Amino acid sequence: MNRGAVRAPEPASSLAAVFAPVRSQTAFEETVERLGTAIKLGLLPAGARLPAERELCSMLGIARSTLRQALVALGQSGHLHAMRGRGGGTFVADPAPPTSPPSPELVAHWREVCDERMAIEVGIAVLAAERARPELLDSLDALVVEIDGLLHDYPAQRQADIHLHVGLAEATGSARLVTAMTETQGAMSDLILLIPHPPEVLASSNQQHRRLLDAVRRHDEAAAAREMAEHLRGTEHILAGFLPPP
Amino acid sequence: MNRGAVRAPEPASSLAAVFAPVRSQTAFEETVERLGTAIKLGLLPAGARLPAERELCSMLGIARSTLRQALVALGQSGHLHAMRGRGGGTFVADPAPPTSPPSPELVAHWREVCDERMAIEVGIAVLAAERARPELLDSLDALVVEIDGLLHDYPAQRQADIHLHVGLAEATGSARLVTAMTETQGAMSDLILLIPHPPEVLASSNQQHRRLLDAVRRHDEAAAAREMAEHLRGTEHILAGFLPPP
DNA sequence: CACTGAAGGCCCGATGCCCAGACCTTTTTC
DNA sequence: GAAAAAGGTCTGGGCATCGGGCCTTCAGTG
Repeated sequence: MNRGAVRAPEPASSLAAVFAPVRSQTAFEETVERLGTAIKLGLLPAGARLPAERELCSMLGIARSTLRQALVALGQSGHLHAMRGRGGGTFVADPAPPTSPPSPELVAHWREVCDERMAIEVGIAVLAAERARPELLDSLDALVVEIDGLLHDYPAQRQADIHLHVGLAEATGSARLVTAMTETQGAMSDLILLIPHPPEVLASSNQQHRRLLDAVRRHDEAAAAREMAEHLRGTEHILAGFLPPP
Repeated sequence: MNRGAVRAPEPASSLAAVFAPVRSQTAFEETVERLGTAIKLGLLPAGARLPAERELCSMLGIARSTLRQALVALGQSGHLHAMRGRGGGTFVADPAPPTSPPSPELVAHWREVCDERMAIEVGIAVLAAERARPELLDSLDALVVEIDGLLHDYPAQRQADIHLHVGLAEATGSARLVTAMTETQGAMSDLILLIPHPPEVLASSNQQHRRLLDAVRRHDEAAAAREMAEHLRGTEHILAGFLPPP
């Protein structure tokens, strides 16, 4: 009988990926993460009303009691509040609760998070350059103009920035990429809160947005990839100054 | 009280991503998927021996009984077989079991799968161009030469192709990207089995590998992104001829 | 003013996944 | 023949989740 590693052994790293711990998130955790991220990113704006619990739980494919656990958790952390009775519902807190500091393990692995974001965003830029429709790009251009007017209102500026990036993801037409984007943006924005954002930096970052959208409009994949990479590297360099080295 | 959507409403699509069903895979399912994919991709080559159950379950962070469910399932599908007694263990089946046809829903969403692969692989190409080390690139070059010699042995060629792409992912130094790669490659390879691969196509695909590695070696991100995008689009065009339109 | 409908709040039993561990059986090696 | 190393089996319990049913609150309506 044929025993042991009869073929060329794999490099240790790829097997490490195979045998890495399986992290099975519970439905409850995943729901808290999803809704919490959407709120923090402003996809669910302050004051917005969520679908009714009975409706939402069927949308999410979970039992109502599980959904309620998540809603209660987000209520206790101050992100949601509920109103009973007819015309009531669950609403996104307005104003938003004070932001909590990022978890230590997120800070410890910040480079990995940045890498993942780099990969996904660059990929999205290329796909968007292949197929973005002009009318969608027009609305993204409008966002760039809006950001220029918000250089001194950082929270609002950050929201618009996120909408711009998510909008580009939507331009690819792939729901899974939009989900991947929101996930990585959620992790990133906790980190981004840690660093200062002087108006000059924001302005130059927005110039990069302009060049990126230009490249996308020209269907120039290579330029779109380069602009996006440069844009994200800007944030990375600033983070590197404020966070521990790997 | 402040009710309803008081801010600008979101586009329907991004909220669809927020309220999409949560898919909480069980630990058992995730384990079957992980190991099954690693076997199908050849990361665990035929005849290879897995770590002992007691060791493997602690690596994966699951109970031994749960791991055994997965091993039994993979045994019944013919991918693994176990040998008892000292010096025994769990081995990858050699020869490999007959390949099963891809699931209908995978075929139905094949475009989304391709999009996700495109995004991740292009992102990896850019990151690799930024930081790949020459000695690793040398080993990838060797793989390209090897593939040129395997144009008439499709299964072996496919294995080497996968190793090349995974190797590039490893060059980024990000474990999460390697995992993302193996996941999407797992889905893709079920699709790729459906289509013919004449040697001329394989040869030209390998020329694209050459150009891609050249670009990476030159640290030319934009070219790497373009070459990778073109490379993957080749497969997509062939798939489009054999699979239903979206 | 009472009624009704729509919404959140609460509770309970059933189910199934998963864990932790003890113990058994087989096989090789010393 | 004993020890060691591996897979195979069993059990009990914890806990997340489901699936409902029922209660409470409150705006609107007749």
